[in-house]
Amino acid sequence: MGDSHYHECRHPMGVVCRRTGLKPDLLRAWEKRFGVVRPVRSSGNLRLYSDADIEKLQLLHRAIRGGRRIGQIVALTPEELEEMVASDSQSTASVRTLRSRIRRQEIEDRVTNCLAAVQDLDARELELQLEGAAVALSQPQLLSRVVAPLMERIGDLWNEGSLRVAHEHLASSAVRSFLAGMLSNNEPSRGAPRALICTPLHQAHEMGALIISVTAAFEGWDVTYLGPSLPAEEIAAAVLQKSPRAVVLSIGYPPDDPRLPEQLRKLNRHLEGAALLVGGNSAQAYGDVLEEVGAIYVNGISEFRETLRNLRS
Amino acid sequence: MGDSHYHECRHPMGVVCRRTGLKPDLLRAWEKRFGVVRPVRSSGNLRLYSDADIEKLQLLHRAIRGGRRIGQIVALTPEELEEMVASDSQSTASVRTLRSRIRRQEIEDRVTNCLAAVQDLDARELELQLEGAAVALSQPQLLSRVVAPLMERIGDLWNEGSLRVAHEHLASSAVRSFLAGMLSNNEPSRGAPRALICTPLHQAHEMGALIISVTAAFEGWDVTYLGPSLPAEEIAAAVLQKSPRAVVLSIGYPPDDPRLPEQLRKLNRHLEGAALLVGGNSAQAYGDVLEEVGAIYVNGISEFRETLRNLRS
DNA sequence: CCAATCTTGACATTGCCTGGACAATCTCTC
DNA sequence: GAGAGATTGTCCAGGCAATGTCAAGATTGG
Repeated sequence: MGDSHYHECRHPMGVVCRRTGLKPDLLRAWEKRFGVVRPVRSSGNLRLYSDADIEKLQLLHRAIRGGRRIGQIVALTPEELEEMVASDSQSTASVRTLRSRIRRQEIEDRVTNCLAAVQDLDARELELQLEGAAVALSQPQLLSRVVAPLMERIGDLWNEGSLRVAHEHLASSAVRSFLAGMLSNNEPSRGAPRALICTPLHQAHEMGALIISVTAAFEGWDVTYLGPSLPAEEIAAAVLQKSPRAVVLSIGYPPDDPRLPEQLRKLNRHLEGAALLVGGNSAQAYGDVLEEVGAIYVNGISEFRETLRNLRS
Repeated sequence: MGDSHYHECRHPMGVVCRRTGLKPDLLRAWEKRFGVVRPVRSSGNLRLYSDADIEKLQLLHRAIRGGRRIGQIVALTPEELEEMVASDSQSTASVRTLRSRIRRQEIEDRVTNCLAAVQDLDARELELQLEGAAVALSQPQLLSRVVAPLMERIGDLWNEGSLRVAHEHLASSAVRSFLAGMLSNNEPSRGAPRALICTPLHQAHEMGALIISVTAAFEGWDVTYLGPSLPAEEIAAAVLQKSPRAVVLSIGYPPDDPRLPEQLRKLNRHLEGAALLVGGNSAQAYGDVLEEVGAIYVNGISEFRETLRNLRS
């Protein structure tokens, strides 16, 4: 369903904990001791956090993970926090852009700028644009409004011959490392459910799988990303080793691989109780097999997010 | 010089240790014995180090790794330290053999730890290990002693069947994003010579190319990394667009692709004056063609570095 | 009614502090 | 080249404050 309205939506404790990886007790302790955030109260005295609150808490969490002490950083501005987190994670500090309020046009521009960078074969600029977008946009928006459209348009341009392979490679490489960075920035909390994410054999395009990985990580899952084109036996072995609650496959291209059904059946025999989720542009094309093996088909990111939440309990 | 930043953010012990690779006890000992740095104290009497402190400590650490003794160098100015560190890294093998034995063991451990993380399918731990290695080792050593051996051993284990594809993928993914991070942390100076780096068609392994890219970037080149398995026409198009001074190909596997010579010849016709460097495990196998097209064969990282320096002038 | 959340007040853990001891290593002298 | 003495990295005990976690009982929401 279409989330992301422009008014301030307020979130209860549970959501905040899932998205920040912080425990309820800790949130309350911070609030009492330092007044980190001032959530509004509902009629029944429940805390209701704003998006900004959540962002701040995420930042704090990352900073703490980088070795900071909460007492030293509660007073800092978001900009300072941003910079601090950046310099903690990368040993070489580089100043980041300041956050700004965005409108739809700006998002459009981001994608355009990214495309321009790709056409110039300018990986650095592309990365800068992505970083900028990451600060300005919330995580779900970043993925669904910038990264996904960008890769889609690149795919289109490539198909119609306006872009060369070199451009596509460069873009994939940059976006991939960017997403991988987001992935490792998210520390799963203890006891978080595990998800194993990859692309089945002969499915070479890993963008979708990466986007999914970031989404799941953001939902508080402990994600292990296994890469593209993985044979069923390999996935099975990984299942055995990690005992995930869910195995997620991304199927983007091709939509008509005759070998895929066999892979799915094989995998299905070794799921060990894990749920099997399948998504991606071409997933529908394999609808029959999916049903046969009892896989859950997820259509789009928000449905995926929804499904993850259900699976948690 | 070093005018202070707008906000002096102060770092607690933990952060300093992670950024410098020095242990807490040692920091305190240095402070007590020599007054190396004078961290401010927080209200709770915790040490708070400045950015300058950290820089100084990093320098000292590197000088010590170069075989100096702390007592000899505490009094030096930052400039003298810089110079000393630089000259030490040149004349490694000459005098100090004892150090190298200890270091070797330590480096060996790092690789082992990384391997263990890979076997656990623990991307986060792998990344932590790499980060740790990055602060402990100089950049060239990091690449040639840790990253390269790591990937090599993973390749071996994979071939002999001890590792599954999933492990290899996870490792590649983590190492790749780590290297890509190093690459983007290096801002090229204005007027830096350009290098185009990639893997020729049907050469799927990009680790070597990435290592090379980081090396070149570190040598002050403006690197455009184009990704793996690039057709000659694509490289040619990129050459046209970027006018690089050098095109670098990494050839790792396979060593006997009959289609490769044709690719090289084709590429050779569109170099536009750029030098063509070729390296990698299997490059020698194509020696004849390389000679035919006037490519420079580089054997190993240090020779590559050498060649880059010559090309500059 | 169950699950989530609230408040309060302890409790456990962690990180860091001081001071001092110790062992390994280097350096200098004989 | 063998010790004496200085240098240097590491470790421990005892303690404090900051921080994270838990328990108990009350309240709310679906």
